[in-house]
Amino acid sequence: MQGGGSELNERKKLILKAIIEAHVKEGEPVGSKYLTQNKQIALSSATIRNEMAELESLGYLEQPYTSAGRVPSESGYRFYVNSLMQKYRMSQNELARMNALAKSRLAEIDRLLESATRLAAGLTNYTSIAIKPKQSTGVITKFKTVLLDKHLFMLVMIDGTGNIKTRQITSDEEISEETLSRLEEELNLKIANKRVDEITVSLVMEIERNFGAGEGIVSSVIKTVCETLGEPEGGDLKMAGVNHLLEYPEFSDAREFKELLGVLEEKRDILKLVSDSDLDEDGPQVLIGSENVLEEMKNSTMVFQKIKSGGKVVGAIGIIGPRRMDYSKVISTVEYIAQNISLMLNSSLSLPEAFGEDEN
Amino acid sequence: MQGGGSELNERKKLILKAIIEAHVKEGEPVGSKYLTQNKQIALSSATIRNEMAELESLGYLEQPYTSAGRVPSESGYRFYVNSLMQKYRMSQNELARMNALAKSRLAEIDRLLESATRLAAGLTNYTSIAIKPKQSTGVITKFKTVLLDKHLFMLVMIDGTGNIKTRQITSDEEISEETLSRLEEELNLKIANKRVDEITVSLVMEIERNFGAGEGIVSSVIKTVCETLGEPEGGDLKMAGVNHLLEYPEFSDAREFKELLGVLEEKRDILKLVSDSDLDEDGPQVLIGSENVLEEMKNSTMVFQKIKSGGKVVGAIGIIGPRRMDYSKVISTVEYIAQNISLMLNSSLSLPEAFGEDEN
DNA sequence: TTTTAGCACTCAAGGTTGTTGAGTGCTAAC
DNA sequence: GTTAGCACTCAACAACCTTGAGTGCTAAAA
Repeated sequence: MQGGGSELNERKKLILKAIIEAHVKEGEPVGSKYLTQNKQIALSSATIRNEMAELESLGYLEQPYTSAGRVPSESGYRFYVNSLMQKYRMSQNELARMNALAKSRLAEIDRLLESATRLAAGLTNYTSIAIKPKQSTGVITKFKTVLLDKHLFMLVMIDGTGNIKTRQITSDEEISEETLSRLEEELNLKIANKRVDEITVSLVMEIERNFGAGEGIVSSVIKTVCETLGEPEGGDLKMAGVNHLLEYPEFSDAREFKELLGVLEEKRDILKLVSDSDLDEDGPQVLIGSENVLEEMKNSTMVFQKIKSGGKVVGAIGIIGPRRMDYSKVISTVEYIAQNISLMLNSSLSLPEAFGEDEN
Repeated sequence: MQGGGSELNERKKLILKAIIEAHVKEGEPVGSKYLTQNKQIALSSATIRNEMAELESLGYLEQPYTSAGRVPSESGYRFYVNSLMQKYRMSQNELARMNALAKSRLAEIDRLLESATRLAAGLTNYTSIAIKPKQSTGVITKFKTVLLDKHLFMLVMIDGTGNIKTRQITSDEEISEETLSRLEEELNLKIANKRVDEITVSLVMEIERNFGAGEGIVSSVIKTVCETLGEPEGGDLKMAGVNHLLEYPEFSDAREFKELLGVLEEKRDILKLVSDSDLDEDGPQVLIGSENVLEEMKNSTMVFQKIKSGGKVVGAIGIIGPRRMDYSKVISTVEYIAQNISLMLNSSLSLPEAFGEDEN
């Protein structure tokens, strides 16, 4: 609400920071007396109370009810994240686990993201998501085919961003290597680099004419291509560590948890949330409580960072947890993992020796 | 634990059936008085009490505490499933939704299973899982390669059961079409149809020697192949509708739910559970409570059915819910979906015209 | 002017107690 | 074999009290 919080003097900042960190740790409203234990704050409880009252009127703290302790408000967390928080220092153990991911040398973004989610969930004890957005180019630049069986072949589609999709297609007629390579050629000639709305019926008919026999295959293939191009909200979302959330009392209310889980399963909304976010922002992004547009997430925080490869956003990795979250640790973890993945992707295309020369 | 329950007379069966159905519907222990409302049972509450007492001593019913109503025991449910239950009749609406799946014409088992899980979860209001077991042959019968980029190619592996796996492999050296097809040839010659323990170092060295330049690629490829062959518990598990479970009071205890969720996320145990089950059993299989070996599932029921294609088990689809479950509906749904998928898979290999000749 | 001690006040949490009502088992009559 | 009647049990609920952490305010100390 209010500006950057520069109106706060050092003492208020110290107290606010202490309150937030205590609350994150204990999970309960923190009172003035509790803070007097903090060696950094050499004040009586009464003085602290006065400061807390002011912090509350400034909107950084809230009181669940008269004469309970104080709890950080959304703006409190926001101010903390923006100005007060110190970077979390990874432990040796944590760094080791991260490096194991880097050494795995997974080239495929999907499998890489899957490993990354598990890692993120394991390290932070929150739920982690990995997102692969719909490829944005909207065209397929190259087709490849692989004959798998007399009646089955695989269509490999590569788009401008290097995204690769495979689909298997069956045919009731027998397919020969020769037919298939003619089909491949035809596709690369006529369909490659076309947007879905440029694939007209007459174009398809032309291919079918050129192709002669087996129009059945052509129409199956075209249908598959169009489906792939136009996949409604494309993208893919993987999750890990959903069960971690149940450790936090915030989610002990089954109804609320169910709603959040519903959103996570639905995938669509989360994908939108992430892809709507600031495209140019390179670092970790933090959506606290109602900063998430989704009603169901108003009591949760989402921290995520986009993963870029060759200048394009190819994915994102994030953490979802209660508003009361160990921001310092989570943000560092997400940032570190995302950066590493970006690095791996970029280097695996051109200079894979950047990683440990030995596996295992 | 006693035998098939043939010692029960008709009246006991009627009462047991009524109790189970009432309990499934209401979710609460059912008392003798409640049952007198049932027109089929024209008895006084006292008589019903006597019968209930006998059913309890036979092990089919349980009393949560003195003078609450009765609740079906595990054997009670088991007897119900084996002998009392009538088949659920699908509504028009439900049949329509099933048919939509059949019309989607998804050839790939993965995508088909994913759609099927969502459907099953939606129809039953429980959590649904789809399982693709580790391919059992343990060998790859055919390799294919597709060049995707100067430094990137795709390795397609087909195993005996028609299972197809793709992996992308990068190389720091440039790859030509020609090198790649030589690699493919070499793989099909030397590695195809070999078990993972038959791929010896000397064999690999031989390939590298034959292959001349670019040994880097060979070793990456072999590593990938071995990984694929030896994937610890292979298999894949998809879930849908996890949030449905939270609607049932059985899962309002967060701790217990967390454990179940943990098992579901772990995947490994569930895969084992299903693959350990009776291989020859073609119909739906029902594991009630502690019939599941997993401790975490002792309060849940799992209903699943294997999906066969060409005589082999290629997957399974199942439902997980509380022990108090609408068995009739769930079993029918699982059975129907599994049968349909089997049908689709078998027909799409040979006679795809079995399905509606028109899409949409 | 700032800080602190003291005090009255508030209110959630948790314990105790009593009431209610659904349900049972047993017995005696039908 | 079935039923009505009755005494008994026990979870669920509500009413009540106690406790204690925490507050705001005021007046005195620094």
